[in-house]
Amino acid sequence: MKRLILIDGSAVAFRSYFAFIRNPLINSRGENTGAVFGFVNSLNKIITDFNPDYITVLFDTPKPTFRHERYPEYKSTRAKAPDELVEQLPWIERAIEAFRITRISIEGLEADDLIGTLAEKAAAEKNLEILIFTGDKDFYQLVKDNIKILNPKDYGILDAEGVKEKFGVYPESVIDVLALMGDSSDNVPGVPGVGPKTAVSLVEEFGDLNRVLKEGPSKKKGKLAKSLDEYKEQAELSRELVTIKTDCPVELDLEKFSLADPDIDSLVELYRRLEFQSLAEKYASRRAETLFDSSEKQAKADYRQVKNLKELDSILGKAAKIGEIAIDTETTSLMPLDARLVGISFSFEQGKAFYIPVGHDRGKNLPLDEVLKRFRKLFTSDTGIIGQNLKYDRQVFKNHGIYLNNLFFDTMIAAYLINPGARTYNLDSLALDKFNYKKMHIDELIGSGKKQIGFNEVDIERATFYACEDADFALRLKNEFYPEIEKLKLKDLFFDIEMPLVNVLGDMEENGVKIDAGFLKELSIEYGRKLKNIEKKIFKEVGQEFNLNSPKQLGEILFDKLGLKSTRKTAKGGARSTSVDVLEKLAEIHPVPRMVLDYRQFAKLKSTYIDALPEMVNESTGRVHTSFNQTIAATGRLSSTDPNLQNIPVRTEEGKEIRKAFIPAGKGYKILSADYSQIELRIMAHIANDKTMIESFKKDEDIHRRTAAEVYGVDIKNVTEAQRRAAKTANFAIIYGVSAFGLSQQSELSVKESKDFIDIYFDRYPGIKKYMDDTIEFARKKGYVSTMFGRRRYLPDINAKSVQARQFAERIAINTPIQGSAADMIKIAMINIAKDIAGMKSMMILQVHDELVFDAREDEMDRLKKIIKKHMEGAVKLKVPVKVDMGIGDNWLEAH
DNA sequence: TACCTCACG
DNA sequence: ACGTACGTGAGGTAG
Repeated sequence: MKRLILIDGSAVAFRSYFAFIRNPLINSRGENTGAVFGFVNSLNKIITDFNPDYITVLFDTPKPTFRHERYPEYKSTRAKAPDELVEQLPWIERAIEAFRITRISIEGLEADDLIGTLAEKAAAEKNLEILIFTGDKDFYQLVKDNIKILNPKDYGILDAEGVKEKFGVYPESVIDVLALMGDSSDNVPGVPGVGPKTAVSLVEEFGDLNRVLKEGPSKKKGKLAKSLDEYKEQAELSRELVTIKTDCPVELDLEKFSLADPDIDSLVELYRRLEFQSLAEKYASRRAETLFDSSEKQAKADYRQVKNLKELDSILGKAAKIGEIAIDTETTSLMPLDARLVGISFSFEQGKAFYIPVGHDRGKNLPLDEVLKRFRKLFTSDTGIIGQNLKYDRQVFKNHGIYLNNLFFDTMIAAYLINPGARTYNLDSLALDKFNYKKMHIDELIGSGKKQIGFNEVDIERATFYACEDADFALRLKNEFYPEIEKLKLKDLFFDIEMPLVNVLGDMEENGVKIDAGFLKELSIEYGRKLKNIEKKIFKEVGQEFNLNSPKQLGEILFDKLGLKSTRKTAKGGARSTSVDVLEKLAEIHPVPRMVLDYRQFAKLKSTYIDALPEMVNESTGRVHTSFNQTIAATGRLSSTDPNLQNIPVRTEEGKEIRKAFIPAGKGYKILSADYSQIELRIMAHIANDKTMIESFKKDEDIHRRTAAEVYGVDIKNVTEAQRRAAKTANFAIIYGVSAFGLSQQSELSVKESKDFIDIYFDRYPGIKKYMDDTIEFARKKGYVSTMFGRRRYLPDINAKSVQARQFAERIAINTPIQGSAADMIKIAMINIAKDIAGMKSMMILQVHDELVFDAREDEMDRLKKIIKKHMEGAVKLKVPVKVDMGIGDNWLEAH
């Protein structure tokens, strides 16, 4: 017995859309995708669970049908399909096409009638079972021996007995029952006062509709009898409307309906476009051979272990001739400072890669010294090195005394520049994304969690495949990304800024920073005591103990027990917020919130910094080595992790104490801090080309004071402190993409005052206003914004329907060129400084967005200061002067 | 793991 | 009517 499945496509689309109405599925471009997602999932389930031999999808068309002609009110009560659904229909069409499923719709005919016709025609065939995928009870009328309903709700199959059980009558009586009861969703009138129960009992009693209408009025009593008499014609009309046609001009072409293998490429392309990652992954191949097209010579990937030094010499000789080589290192640790080589893989021809085991516990390793000797030669030649996250491999080789100076192409950074908004840039995701290739996962080799083993414990053979894949795909990705980098005009940014920066950041991480652990220990005791005291006071005041670190419990105490009024909900969970601004307000009327604020401050400082930092000191260097991440921030900024040294406290007296723990390397050293003054405002003045702001910077005025003078219309000498404060906040607000509400929240101004302030601000700085309008306009047209150095950021929501989403995108559009250009600028400075201090003992150790921190030798101080000033101020020529402040001290606090 | 809160520029 | 400043990372609780 073969099986044909007929799908009511319009109904499935509707169902899928409404399934996501509460939690819409929206991709990064702001597109609603729930209906498509639901639709393809339904198709997948139908195909895998019900294994049809033939399948087709039928759709309604918007044109009126014979039912409308017969009865103009037909379906007139139905709301028109929401735009969000209509927009998805073309995608659903494409999905069906990719599934290689025939899709049928005929103007003037409903999907119901097409299905009815095909079902009846198919029912005449021998050995064919027909399943109709629909939730519409109208179709029950079609059910017979070999026609059944497949219910989308539970994927149950309904036969004639099932119809009887569910609907009360057998299929042959379904039309009569429907005619009597009507259908409110299609606006089929039926007989007033007759619902499903009465309709079924009438048909059971009299046999069919004709007899119900003929005998009902006399045999039944009261209202019902009257209704049956009065609405006889309406019932007969309803019968016509609910009867599914089985004689439409549509051909049953089983050959066309034969289930085919889906067009995987199109399907995956569609899934990727709509961002259905899990669906896309299902089809990802595991086999490298699928990547070769027929023109390539080899049949499959050639991943080989290098067996001896002679072989290595000959292979590396080839690499040297080609001039570019992709490499990857396998090591004993993810921490670069502790990592020792276990193996090296490399590739200089797509699909071909080699692995050199040097530190495996079992099997035949090549002698490390001899291998390194050969790589030292290669790496100090001008052979360009390609790899994924080269900062790491560079460090590993450095641990073995080899310096990788010609870092040519980091695939992770390239991917980041091409789209800085992506979630991750790990090699596995990139391979999946670009080649639809599922790499071997590291867990398959070393396990995960408690059972994890070191890479040195892995069998060489399995390690070979894994490591070669990495090198191979680094090379493939480079070939993929290089033209894209060129096309997007990112070459200079990539080759002149980001790639050279890898070396600088690598050195900074290796340098690390010295921490005075003893000092922090004392501070921990002191702050711990303070915490205990505050805690005791709070518990006494409240009359009970609770966990002060739990916002939930704190909320209950403040708002329920103490009866304070909740003013704001939290962002996601909708709980009552207990954040600083809420507690600040409450502190005006109750003593406890102030104590909580104090507690919070000390608790944060203690747990995040005072107690955590000493734990991060590396045993062998005695210093703290952060990671500077180059591919995280969408604006181009760096980020710092493990530990984050870019958010060390400085704004409060209690917090500042912590900076005293950041100390120079030793005797003869000082901490030197150099930071850009108002760099973002200067860049904004430059980009916006605003005359007034540029003039002010040229005169070296206090820019906030100047802003206050302009807005309040007073002489700069007469600006009050309050006026300056307001102006300062406003200047930041502008950089962030101003809103009157936002400014009022942040400042002492009311919303109205904020609005006025902003209006006058734009009036006084017309260039700034124009910059904002132009930038948003540019983003709307192009879909992205860029920095002074061409770094791009895409803004999928810039034309979104949702006001909230769109306005957010607009603020990003305004902020990113400013924040991003500042990031570009300090990166340039870092590269140039690093070059000039290369031979010196002083070290660059930290970057905090607009500040560079150095471990500075006192005997190099003058020279160092000159180098820093020259390169920071001279990194980029702006229409305003660039100003750098420098300070020196025995710790980071003093250096400010 | 998600959420809340808060540290920095 | 609605939610509201840009960019990050980390520690704590609670499920």
